[in-house]
Amino acid sequence: MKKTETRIQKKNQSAIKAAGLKVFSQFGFRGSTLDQIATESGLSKPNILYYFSSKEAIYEALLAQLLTDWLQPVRDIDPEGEPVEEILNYAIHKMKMSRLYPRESRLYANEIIQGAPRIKSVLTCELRDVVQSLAQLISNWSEAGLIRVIDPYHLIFSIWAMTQHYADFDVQVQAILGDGDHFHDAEQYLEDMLRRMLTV
Amino acid sequence: MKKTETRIQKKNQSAIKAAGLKVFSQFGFRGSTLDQIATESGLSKPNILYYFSSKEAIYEALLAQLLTDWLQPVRDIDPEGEPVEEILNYAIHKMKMSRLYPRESRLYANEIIQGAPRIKSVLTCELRDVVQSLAQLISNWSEAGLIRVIDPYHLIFSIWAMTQHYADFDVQVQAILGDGDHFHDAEQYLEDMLRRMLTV
DNA sequence: GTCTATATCTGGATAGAC
DNA sequence: GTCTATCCAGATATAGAC
Repeated sequence: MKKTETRIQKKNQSAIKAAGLKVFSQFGFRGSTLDQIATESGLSKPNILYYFSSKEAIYEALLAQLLTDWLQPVRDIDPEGEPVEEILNYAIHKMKMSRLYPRESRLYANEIIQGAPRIKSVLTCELRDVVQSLAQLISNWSEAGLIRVIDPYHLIFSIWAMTQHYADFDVQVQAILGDGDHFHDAEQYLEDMLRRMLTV
Repeated sequence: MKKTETRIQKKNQSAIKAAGLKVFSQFGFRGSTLDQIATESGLSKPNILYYFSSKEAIYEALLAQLLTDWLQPVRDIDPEGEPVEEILNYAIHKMKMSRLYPRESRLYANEIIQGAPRIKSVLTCELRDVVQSLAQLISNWSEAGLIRVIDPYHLIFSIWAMTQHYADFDVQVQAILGDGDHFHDAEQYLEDMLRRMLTV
């Protein structure tokens, strides 16, 4: 029986996190309520607090998961690979994540816009280190003449800004372009842009 | 005496809007409280509700003002001007607005991320029309051979994404680059990028 | 493990004195 | 015009039955 109980636990925890993601990504931490998460997950409010000690615990579990998934693709960039293709692959991967996981993107955006009160330490440690490594790699590629000389940090920011824009500002994009999937065109544009910026 | 009262009114309304901007831009509509706005503005809670009928009224006054300021620079683009310079001027102007009014940018970002419940109609009307006009203008420039052939919508989105990124994701930028004003470098990068994308 | 009921607190808005 | 006091809805979290 223990196995069955564990399966229920996993299932409910997943349901709570899925519901939390949906609600938090739309309203931010303070704007979200346990009632919403309860309704969304199909569980009762006390039952949610049986699995997570508090509203904040759900939120932080989501953020922790998010940051891991967020940083891995940056770490996966191969220093030995072909520079333009490595950067392009990363950018395209990031764009696909925006299409597939727009709520994760919005959850993160909400947290950052509000001053990142819960993950500021992660930003100034892990994120900073990972990005500095990547920036160094890009600089090396520049110096070796493999890509054009370019500010690596603002290059990275431009990739983030453009990819996340289509997830975070989705309603605005749809208001202008009409309903539908505009990620394909966005990806084309981004690829074109990066090739122009990177090729010598 | 009436004149003095009016001056007090203006002063208090301004104080409330300034405080509201500060609070709403950080916590979003639902995450903000009248108490915070009261503390921030130095007025009492009932006194705030003497000047604005509700919390929502403050928020909407801010958004309305914002959208006006937001769209004007797009309208100011001169169809008769030199295309590359016109687009560049717009982009640089937008970047300067991000530096000077980051809270306005974050207020808007919060609203859009949360699905734009209060301004969706404006997005699908005014914003849409203004952007379509600009896109048409850019297409004409492309066809006339004055700039490179480019997707006008995604060009516009890329300008928005990059300029607003430095306001909305300020804490992240500072976590990576360290404290300081990084708008100058960002502007340089953006200008370089646009010249590469636009020149034939 | 899951529910009903509830304690406790906070927030938006109002009443009424000054 | 501005304040104190207060109402009432809604929110987190807990108690305790099942």
